[in-house]
Amino acid sequence: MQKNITLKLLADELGLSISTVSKALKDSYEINEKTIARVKALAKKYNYRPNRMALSLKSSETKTIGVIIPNILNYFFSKVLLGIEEEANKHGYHIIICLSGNQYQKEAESLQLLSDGSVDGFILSIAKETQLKQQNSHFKSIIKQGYPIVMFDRVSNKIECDKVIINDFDAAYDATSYLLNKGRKKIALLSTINDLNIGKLRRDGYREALKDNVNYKNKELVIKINSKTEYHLAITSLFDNHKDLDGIFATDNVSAVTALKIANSRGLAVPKDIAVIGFSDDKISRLSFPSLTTVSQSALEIGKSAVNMLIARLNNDGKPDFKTKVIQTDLVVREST
Amino acid sequence: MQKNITLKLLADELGLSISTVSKALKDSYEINEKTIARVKALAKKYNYRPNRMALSLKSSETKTIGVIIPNILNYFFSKVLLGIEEEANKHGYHIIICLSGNQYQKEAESLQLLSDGSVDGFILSIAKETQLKQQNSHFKSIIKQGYPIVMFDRVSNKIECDKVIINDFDAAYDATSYLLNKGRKKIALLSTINDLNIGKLRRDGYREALKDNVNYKNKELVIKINSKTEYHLAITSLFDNHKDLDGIFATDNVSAVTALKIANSRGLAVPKDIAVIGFSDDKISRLSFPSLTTVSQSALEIGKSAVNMLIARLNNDGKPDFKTKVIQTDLVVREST
DNA sequence: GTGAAAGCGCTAACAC
DNA sequence: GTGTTAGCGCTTTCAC
Repeated sequence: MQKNITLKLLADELGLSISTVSKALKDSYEINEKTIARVKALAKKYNYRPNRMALSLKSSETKTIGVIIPNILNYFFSKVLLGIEEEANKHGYHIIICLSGNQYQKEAESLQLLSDGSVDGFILSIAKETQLKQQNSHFKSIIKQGYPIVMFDRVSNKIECDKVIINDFDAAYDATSYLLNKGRKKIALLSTINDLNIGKLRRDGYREALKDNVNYKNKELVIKINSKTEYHLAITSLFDNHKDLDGIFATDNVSAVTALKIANSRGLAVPKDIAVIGFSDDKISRLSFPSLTTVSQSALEIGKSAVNMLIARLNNDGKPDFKTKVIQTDLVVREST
Repeated sequence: MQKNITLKLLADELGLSISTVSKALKDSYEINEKTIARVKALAKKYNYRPNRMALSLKSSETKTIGVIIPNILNYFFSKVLLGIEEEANKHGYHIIICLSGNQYQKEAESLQLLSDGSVDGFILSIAKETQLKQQNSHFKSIIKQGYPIVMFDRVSNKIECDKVIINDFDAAYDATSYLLNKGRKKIALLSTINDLNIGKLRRDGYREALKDNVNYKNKELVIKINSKTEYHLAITSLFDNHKDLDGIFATDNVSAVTALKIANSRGLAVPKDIAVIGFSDDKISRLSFPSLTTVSQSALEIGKSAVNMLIARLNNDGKPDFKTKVIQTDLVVREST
């Protein structure tokens, strides 16, 4: 029932001073080998490990990373988190996690709460509301306090910090081109993140691909979906209004799969009558009927890169040579195209 | 660029002593009101907040909960985590998260690492490998060190601690009975967690329901699926070998949705020809074609309950009146039944 | 009404 | 080769 084995306890039992014990545990050259052996034996017996709070206080290093993500129920963010956790552990860091719920308020609070010496730095993806409101003073304030930030996926170009992103424009361009090369004549874009920077980039990629294809005669067809309740309705009316629709590119997977469902229930053959491409890593893409072709984001790698950039920054400190790392995406072709 | 605003800094600037400043910030009755006002004004100006490590060291309370979950890509665990995070924040706690990856080794390491004064206690769900190997010394050791543990979902009856579980047996019994009451004549159980305690309970519930139904003539039909690669193969041969199969109850959702896919591709009508019920909260259940009837686990509530039990234990300390809270499940009926 | 001092557990410079 | 001491930032008891 011993909670705290301290150096003092060991020292008392061994009849040594605290500092001798401390040095012995570190194999200091100053200490007699026999003493070292005695100390280590007792430490092992009691499973002694130095109190982390004392260590942190002393060194002003917490070896802890604060991670703030918008939504843990989103598979992409879960997978980035997995990457972060693995890489952080590998380097001896813990992670404290906060969920912003896509709300500015919670995001700002989390930053505020953790900037009391709880963490060495932050890895985060910006909340939707924060991007809509173009808020960024809370980020600037944290950075000014000396906490490094690495942003991933949903980043802001108004903030000077390290970033990890994917090539959203290129990914959308390539996905759309893939449909075009398959001879699709009328391709709609389902955009559920139209207000986010990454949503804009994906939309622009779609547009550019259409423009660059000389054989494509139809106009762009962008369906903006803002609320979860709208998915079914919006896509249903898309199908109703465009009987000649033969391709869909979605900026997320939920709307893509919803499109599949609606196609199925209308007796449309996928991909013969209509081809569908989604966006993001997801379990759904393999389980949908038919399985969904998607743009894969390499979420694990995003997480790992973010950790490595943060740790590099922590060890480097000072020079503000902020970098933006671009992770390549892949088009994973499955049955829906 | 100031990282550390300390009491000392404030004291120096105000020409007061550290202890006076400390007391003033706490509205101590000992301190003159004007002094309090002056101190608070400066503290606010500098956005002073007490260093958490110093606080923790002093009070030996970290206000941090260690959370160890088997797999963050599992929607159920993500949702429990969401519940934990919300409730913990509400009570002023942070959460440090470790992912065991269902491996004993990583689970034990995480416990070991965090039991150096990093957290006040643990919330965890046991790794699959740990349950298979019947390991529990690492839990006992942590508890002996004075760290309270709350286990949820995948718990062990060999460990004395607080627990939050669902009524797995009843849930499976009810789901199976639902199929029976719909007149299903041949119902298979898809079990992907056959070796876990909860898997056994769900299997027993299925068995008991069949036994209790006098009209049911067929034998039980339990398909054990151990590896992710087997899902498709195992379910395909189930369909091949039992042409009269008209009901499926799965202990998870991935196998249930895979069954739906296979039914779809064989031109079987769901639920007319075959009805399917899955298990667990999941995004998939709404997006599958057709949408999947499932046993919902109230993951959020599990998370919240776990936090509240842990905090109660931390404030109570001592008396070992360990409780097991059972969260009720619901059968959420969708299109697949 | 304010300040000095001890101590939480640890490290490290500096005695001896 | 071992011990003393100061100090990380804070709270709190005890003096003045």
